[in-house]
Amino acid sequence: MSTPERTIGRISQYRRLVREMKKQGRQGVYSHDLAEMIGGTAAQVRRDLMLLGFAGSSRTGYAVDGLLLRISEFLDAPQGENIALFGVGNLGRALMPFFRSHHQNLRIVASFDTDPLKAGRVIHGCRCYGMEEMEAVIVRERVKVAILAIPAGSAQGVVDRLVATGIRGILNFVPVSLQVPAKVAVENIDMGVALEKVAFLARSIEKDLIGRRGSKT
Amino acid sequence: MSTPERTIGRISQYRRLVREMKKQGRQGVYSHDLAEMIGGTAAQVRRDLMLLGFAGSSRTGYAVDGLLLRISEFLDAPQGENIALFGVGNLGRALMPFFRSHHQNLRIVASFDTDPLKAGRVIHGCRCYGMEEMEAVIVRERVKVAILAIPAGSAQGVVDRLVATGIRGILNFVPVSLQVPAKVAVENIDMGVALEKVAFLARSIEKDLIGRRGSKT
DNA sequence: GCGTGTGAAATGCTTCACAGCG
DNA sequence: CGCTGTGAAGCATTTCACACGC
Repeated sequence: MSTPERTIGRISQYRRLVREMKKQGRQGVYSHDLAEMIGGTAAQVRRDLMLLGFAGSSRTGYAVDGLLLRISEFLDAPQGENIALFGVGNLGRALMPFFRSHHQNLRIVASFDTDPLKAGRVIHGCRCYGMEEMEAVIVRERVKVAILAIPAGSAQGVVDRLVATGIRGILNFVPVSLQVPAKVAVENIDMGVALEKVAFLARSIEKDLIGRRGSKT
Repeated sequence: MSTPERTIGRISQYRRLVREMKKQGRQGVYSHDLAEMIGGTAAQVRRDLMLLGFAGSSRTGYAVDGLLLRISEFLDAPQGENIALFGVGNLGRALMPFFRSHHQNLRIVASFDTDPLKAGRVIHGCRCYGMEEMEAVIVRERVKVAILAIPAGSAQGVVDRLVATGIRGILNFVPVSLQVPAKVAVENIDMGVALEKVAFLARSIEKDLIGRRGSKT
C-alpha cells in the first residue's frame, strides 16, 4: 500500500532534476528524459509518478511546476524538520555545509561532540553541545531526525539514548549496524562497504571483459 | 550466475563482524549471530555464505578463521587496489583518514583538486595533484578505482576523462547521476537523498503509529 | 505518431520449511 | 536436539506491452 522505499529515493532524485530543468526554463519533461538522467527506464519513471499520483499528458509530458509542487507536498514536512548532528569530527564538519546548502527545509539545529573543546562553540553556524545535554536539546528543539558521525564504539550507546528521547529517524554514517525498535527509521551510509563493493565490481567487470572478447562496449 | 549485488555488500559487512569476533577470541559463529548483528535473517546469512562457497558445521557453525580467509579471497584484489580521490574539500579530507584506517588493501595513492594552493602539497599523507595531471598519474599508479567528491558541475567532465583513461570503478559522492559505459561500475552515495528519505520515513512511521494505537512497540 | 497509464508477466531477492548430520 | 544446506514458495520491484489520447 505505502510507497516502496526505492521509489522514495528516486522521487527525491526526480525533484533535484526537475528543479534543474525549471532553472533552465523548461516547462515539461518526458518520462524518458528523467529515466535517462537517473539511469533507469521510462516505464519505471511513469510508475513512480503514478504512485505519487501525478499525471502527465502525452503532448507535453509532465508539467515541471506541478511536479515540483507535488513532490514537495509528498516528501517534505510542512514546517520543515529539525535535525541534530552527532560527532563534529572531519566527517561531521563536512556534512554541515553540505546539507545546509542543499536542503533548506531540513535544518541542522544542533550538533554534539564529546570533545570539551568543541562543546560550547559555534561551528559552521551551528551551536555544538556536550553529549550530556542531548536529551534536553532534542526535546527543546523538537529534533526528530539525527545524523550519526561518531566513533563506532559509542554509536549504540548514543542511539539508545536517542531512541529513549523520542527520535524518529537516524542517518547513520557509522560502520556498525544499529539496534533500534521498529518505530525508528534507520538509513545506513556505509562508505567502507560501498568502496569495497565498487572495487569488487570493477574487478569482476574486468574479468567479464576478458572472458568474452568481441562483444560491444 | 554471478553474486547478487546485495550479497556483495553483506559479505563486506560479515567480514567486519567476523574480524571483530576473531579479535575477541571466538572461533566459530552461527548464522543467527551474524543475522542478528546485521539485522537480517539466519536463512539469508546461510544463503550468502553458500553463494560464497563456504560451508559450516552444525556443531560449531562457521569457522571464524576460515571464513575470514574465504571472504578476503573473494573480495580483495590479490595485490590490493590503487585508488585516487578527486576533490580535496571538506568531504574529501574527511574520507582520506577514514579509508586509510579501515582498509589497508584499498590504498588511496593520489588525490586531485582544482585549487592550485592544494596541488603539489601532501594532504593526509597523500600527494595532491592538479587536475591536468590526472591521466598521467592514473596510468603511472595503475589506479583502477576513483572516489569522486568534487562539485556537481564538474563531475561528468571528470568522469569522462576517467573513463577514457581506463578507470573501472567510481565511488560517487556527488549528487548527480553519472553517465558511464557499462564497462565501468558506479556506486552512488547520495547523502542528500538519504537524508530526505530517512526524514520521510521517520514521518510516515509516526503517522502509522497514530493510525493504529494499541499495537505493540 | 509519440507519449502516458497500467494490468500482466518477468525478474530478482528473501524467507520458509524441511532433510540431513554431528 | 540445534544448526547447516537448499529446493520451493513467497514477495517486491521492474519491465513489457498495449489501450488510449493529444
